Parts: sequence; C-alpha cells; structure tokens
Amino acid sequence: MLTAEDEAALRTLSYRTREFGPDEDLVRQGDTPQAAVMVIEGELARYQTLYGGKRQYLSFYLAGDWPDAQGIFLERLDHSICALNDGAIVAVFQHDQLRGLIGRGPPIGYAIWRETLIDAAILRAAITNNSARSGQTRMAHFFCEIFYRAGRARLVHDRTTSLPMRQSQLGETLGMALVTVNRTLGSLRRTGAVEFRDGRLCITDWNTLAAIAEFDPEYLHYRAQ
Amino acid sequence: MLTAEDEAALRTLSYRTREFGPDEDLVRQGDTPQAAVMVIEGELARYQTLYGGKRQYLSFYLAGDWPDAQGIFLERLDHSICALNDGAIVAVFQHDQLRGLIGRGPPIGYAIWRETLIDAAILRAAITNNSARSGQTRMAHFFCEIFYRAGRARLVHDRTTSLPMRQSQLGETLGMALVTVNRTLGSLRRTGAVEFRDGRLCITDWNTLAAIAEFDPEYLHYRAQ
DNA sequence: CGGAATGTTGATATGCCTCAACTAAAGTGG
DNA sequence: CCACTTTAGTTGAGGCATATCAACATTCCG
Repeated sequence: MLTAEDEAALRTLSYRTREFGPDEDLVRQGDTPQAAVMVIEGELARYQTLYGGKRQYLSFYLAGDWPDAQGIFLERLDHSICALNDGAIVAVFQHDQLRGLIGRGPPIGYAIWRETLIDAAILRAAITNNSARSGQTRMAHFFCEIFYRAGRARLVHDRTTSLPMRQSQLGETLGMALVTVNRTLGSLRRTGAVEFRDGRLCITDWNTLAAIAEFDPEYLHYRAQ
Repeated sequence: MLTAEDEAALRTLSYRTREFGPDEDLVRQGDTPQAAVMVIEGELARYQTLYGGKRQYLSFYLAGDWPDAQGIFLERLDHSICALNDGAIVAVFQHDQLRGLIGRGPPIGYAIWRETLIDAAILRAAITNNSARSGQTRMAHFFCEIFYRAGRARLVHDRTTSLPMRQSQLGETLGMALVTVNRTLGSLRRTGAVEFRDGRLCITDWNTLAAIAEFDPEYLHYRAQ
C-alpha cells in the first residue's frame, strides 16, 4: 500500500505492463531477474519446488502488492512466482531504475522496504499457521488473511472475493493432502461462516470464522484506514 | 554479514551492549521497540505466542545477525525475541540513529535491507520445511541450516556448534510433539550422521545428513567465501 | 462422444499426538 | 549431607487425525 507520493515517484519511471495466464510463471527458482513487478490486476502466488517436484505455495499477492521486491537486492531467486488467474496484469520496473529512485531519496525506498517487511510478517504468520494449528483453524486463518487483505485492496464485493485456486493448491499451501482439504472445506462450510467454490471465497459470518481462525490482523501492519 | 565498510559506519553510532540469560525476552509481541540489535555472542530465537499460550519458534540468530531490523520500519512487533543461552550479548542501536545513517547514504542501508531479505528467505525455507517434509527430513534440514550458518560465522569447531535448545523447543520449531522429537532424534542419531545433545549439535557426516535433509544452501544467499 | 481436470466420498493404513511411567542429573533446603 | 523437587530426556501403549488408495460424479472441451 503505497502513498500517493510514492506512486507519483514510480510514475516518473518508464515501466511496461505484462499479462499472464493461470499457472504461468513470471519468474522461476534459480533465475536472476533484472526487474521487479507490482500487481495491477489478478492474483499471483509464490512457491518453492522440492526434490521430486512437490510444490509448496508460500504466499499470495493481490493488486498493489510487490511479490518480488526482494530481487532488488538478492541475486538468485529461491522460489518461483506464477499467476493464479487468467488475465493477471503486472507493472514491470527495471531493478536499476528502482535502485536509482531509491538512491535519490528515502520516501519511496522506505515504502518498498516496508512492503518487503510486511511480506516477511506474512511469512512468519504462515509458519505459525502451518506448524502449530489444527487443519480447520489453519484453513480458516488462510481464508481470513486473504479476505482481510482483499478488503483493504477494495476487492471484496457481496462478502465475496476472488481466490482462483484449486483444492489441490490449497493443500500445497496449507500442507494438507487433497482429500483432507476437501473434508476440512466441508466442515468449514457446515459452520455456515464461509464458502469456497469455483475460485471464489465468500465469508458470510466473519466473526465466527475469525474466531475459528484465531485471526488477529495485527501482523499485516496496516495503518488505520 | 556486513562488510568492513558497513561496520565502520555502524561504529560511528553510539551503541550499548546488553546481556541476556536463557529464555529471557529482549522484546515481546505487541511491543513498539525504539532500538534494533545485532547479535555479538550467543544465540537468539524469534517466536510467536498463540491463543492458549502455545509457542511457535520462527527463526534463530547467531553472531552477526540482525534479529529485529524489521522494527526500523514496522511499528508493533508481531513476535517476541528471546535469548537461548546464558550470556547472550547484543549491540543495541537506536532506530532514529540507524534511520539517520541509512538516510545519509545507501551502502549501510542496502546492507541492512539485504539482511532483512535473507531473513525472509529463511522464513520461506521454514514454511516449506515444516509444511512439505517428513519429520526426519524436516529435522535434518533444520540442523543443516543452523550448522551451515554457524560455519559461515566461524562458530563450528570439531564438527560441532552450539545449539542451546531443549528437545521441547525443537518441537515448537518444527511443529512436532516432544515425544516425536525424541524419536526422530533417535532415528537421525542411528544414521551416524548427526548428534544433538546438551545444547550441542555435532555433524559427523555432512553429506549423508544433507542428503536426508534435501539441503541446498542457495536460499541463504551467501556470496562466495 | 471420449477424455481430462476437478471435486466428492468411502475404506484402509499409518504417522504422530497424547497419556503415562520411569531415569538421570541438577538444584534446594532442612 | 541427604531427602526432596524440578527439569530434561527416554520409552511404551493406545487412539486419533490425516495420508493414501480407490471409485465415482461433474463439468468442460476438443
């Protein structure tokens, strides 16, 4: 979430936009990218590939997010980034131009730094979520995070936001087998608080879901809206 | 891992050192610290506390690491940091002094930024480790990471490094019950590759352990030594 | 129409959690 | 000095949650 001033600074750079389709990679583990992107539309996901090809999703990016700002200062990528939906659009900024902008004055640099730090806070929450919570709580927490962030990005309409993932991907996010995802989803649905179907997440009873999830949005470090 | 130039810049600041004992908190979840620390000696750990008091360890810090640099730009802490051993010593830098230093010129700012990005890479690896790997592989990977980082910090002697944790804390790191930790530790010990006892980690057969762990140090983003 | 992708449900197997008992070492106080 | 307590580690037994295997439903697409 950049300020108007930050956005103005970015607009002084020449950038281009690119569009991606579902499961299409923007960058791959091992790459050394020369550009960083900001999400304009649609959703992206970060994942790692293990020996044997197994995939672990790490985090998800909505409009306004910077999924690979760490690449400005780290060389080789330790993960891949793919688009989740059809027509995901990103703005591409060359690293050297961003570095120049950052070097010329702090505000935009601090803002991007801050973005990478909130990204890390989301990673911390994911460790705790996947390591210390029950299946149901874990899934509820994931839904709460996505929904809360989508709300902040003004992407919630009719208590619903887009979450273009298959159940198998949900499993590769939360560290559960596909069958377990399906059953856990069923048990959450039966609470009447949440529905996830056809790539859409609908939360009908936020308080109940947040209670199941033990969700506290503090870690997202949003300022008062 | 800062350059000599970075260290010289830091020395222009007035800082003080503080010493902590085992399980003593440096900062707590919810705090708004005004200073950041660099580890001088001993080991620190980051952890989150869940509803009900359950604890999840997130990451560990050795000499030279910056465990709470994110606090320079994020207000409220989403986690706590404690010392693991007796006589853990840190250098304390006031945020406003660090911000001043960062604002005056990029090198040190970039270096600290980079530290926070490597920290995030370690968090990504932890998500994958705790979510997608078997108990044995997970524990082996954790040992490999600590040992590798300790090696880089010149803290390995006689194939052994200090890792002042109890088995219960290992469980709260890897998302396993204490009993499972004990048995997994036994099965690793029986491979003859590693021994963890009395707060000391001894790796006698690195290649075997790294193979069990599927360990690839790339994500630590070390430059050629 | 046939095939692929995704979701659903049942049955079985297994890894891990929980409970419990016990050992060893270290610290404490009478 | 020696009971007593506390802490950490170890081992066994049983049960539950989740992984795995399998069958089938539904939708979409060529």
